[in-house]
Amino acid sequence: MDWSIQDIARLAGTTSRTLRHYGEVGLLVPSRIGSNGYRYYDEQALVRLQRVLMLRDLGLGIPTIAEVLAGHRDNAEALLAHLHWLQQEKERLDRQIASVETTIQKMEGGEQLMAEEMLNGFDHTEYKAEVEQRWGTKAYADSNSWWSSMSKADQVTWMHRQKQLAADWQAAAAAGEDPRGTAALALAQRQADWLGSIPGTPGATAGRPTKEYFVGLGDMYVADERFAANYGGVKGATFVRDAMRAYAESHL
Amino acid sequence: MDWSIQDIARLAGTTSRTLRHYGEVGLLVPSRIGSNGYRYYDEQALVRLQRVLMLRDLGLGIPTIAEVLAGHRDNAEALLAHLHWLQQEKERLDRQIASVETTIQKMEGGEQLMAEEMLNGFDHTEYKAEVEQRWGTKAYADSNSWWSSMSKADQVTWMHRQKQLAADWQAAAAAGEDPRGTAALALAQRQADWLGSIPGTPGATAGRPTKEYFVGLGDMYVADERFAANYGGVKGATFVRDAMRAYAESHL
DNA sequence: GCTTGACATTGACGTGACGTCAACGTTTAG
DNA sequence: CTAAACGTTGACGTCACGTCAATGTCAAGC
Repeated sequence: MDWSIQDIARLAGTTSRTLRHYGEVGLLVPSRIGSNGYRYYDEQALVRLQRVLMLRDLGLGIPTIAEVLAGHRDNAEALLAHLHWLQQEKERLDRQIASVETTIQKMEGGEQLMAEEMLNGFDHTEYKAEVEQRWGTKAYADSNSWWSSMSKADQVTWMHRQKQLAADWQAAAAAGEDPRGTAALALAQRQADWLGSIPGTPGATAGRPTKEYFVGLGDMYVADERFAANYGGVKGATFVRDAMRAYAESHL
Repeated sequence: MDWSIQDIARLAGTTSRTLRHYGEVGLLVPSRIGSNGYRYYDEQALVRLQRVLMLRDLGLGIPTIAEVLAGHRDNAEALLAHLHWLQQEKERLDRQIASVETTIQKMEGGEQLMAEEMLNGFDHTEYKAEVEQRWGTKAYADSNSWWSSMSKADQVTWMHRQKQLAADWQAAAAAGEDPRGTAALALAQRQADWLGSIPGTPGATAGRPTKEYFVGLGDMYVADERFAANYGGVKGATFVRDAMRAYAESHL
């Protein structure tokens, strides 16, 4: 008693293509092949097929199914291993779902600009890559975790201080102040205080940035237009850099 | 200011292969290509790459990422659709986990064994390989063909006898019986009768197993946790072994 | 015997996002 | 000058089939 490929496919609730595939990979070969090349399957094959489909529904892959059916592997063991993998996958999904949800929330809150452009990317925390390249991964991580751990309100307050400082810099530059004058020096002092309060800043443990870091930062403000933009373009940034350098020479 | 392919790869935390792939599919083309064919990327490309990786981490596919970045698709909409898909996947996983868990439970509880594993492989017929290795291919073949030739109803009846015997063993062990006591001896007698009625068992022609086989079987019950499980774990199996050994000494 | 429709075959491509050689040219540091 | 490091293109592999394409076979009705 045997059936054609379509017959068992329907009997077992699968497709003929799947059966051919199982034949190819040796998971379930036809019990007989006609002279015309047709595949025929008997009841043994049907039973095996049903087991295969059961295991497949449990999510096992073809190699695992083959092992289990061959008895080379304990059923319970295989299923436990598979269960473990399933649970890990679920955890991964949970994390991803959480990520996507918070991302959507941020966007819907209308604070997208706030959150994305301003809060999460200002000044030296804006460009993870550069910061890491210049001062190492740890510096970025420290600074980033510090920032992330702040409340939104604190972040906004902080942003205001930074914006105010940048505005004062611009004003001083526009007024034609002397980068080595007392006004500029005061601004540089504020800048140093500001930086020194950020964990991750080289020298932050001492409350103020290291001389090298401070000078290098000033150079970067000029060299990189994205940073320069914060201080009114290259011209403003140049003023800031010079002032910072002067301050560093005398106070760091 | 531009970087080589390895540079941005490291900066952004990905691989050069991925960047080439993004170039191929048009998701992120190099900002410049040298006369030597080298790919170079500038800051714009870096920013775009960082966005791509962000969206990728959220689980979006390349086509979706491309659409979002091209602005042809609303970010929130895309993320919501993706979220929906993620949740469906999670549900699917949950169902599969539940399936696998119940399957394992059934197997452990011995219920499913009735339908699938028990009828086709219980006790010493369950592990073809071991049986063949220990007592020869013929022993297995005999026992197996005998089992296969039984009607399903007879198999079920047989299974009940075996299950009952196993349960009685467990009860006796749990009750703290003496493995050399009369109760244990009676159980061992039933066990011997049971084995003796199975063709293929060494000594079966005499209606009872050989002493060596009987003792060896008891040892195996303890040594192999898969068999021990039939008698309530190693502790129960140890009781069974001791009782079988005592019986073998005096009656075989 | 012929047509028709259902069913069969093998072969090959597509899927998703890259990993991983292979074979070979280019840049850079010592 | 050489070796190491880095670059290129091209192509195959992944996983379990779905989906054509081109073609042969069977059963039934005329």
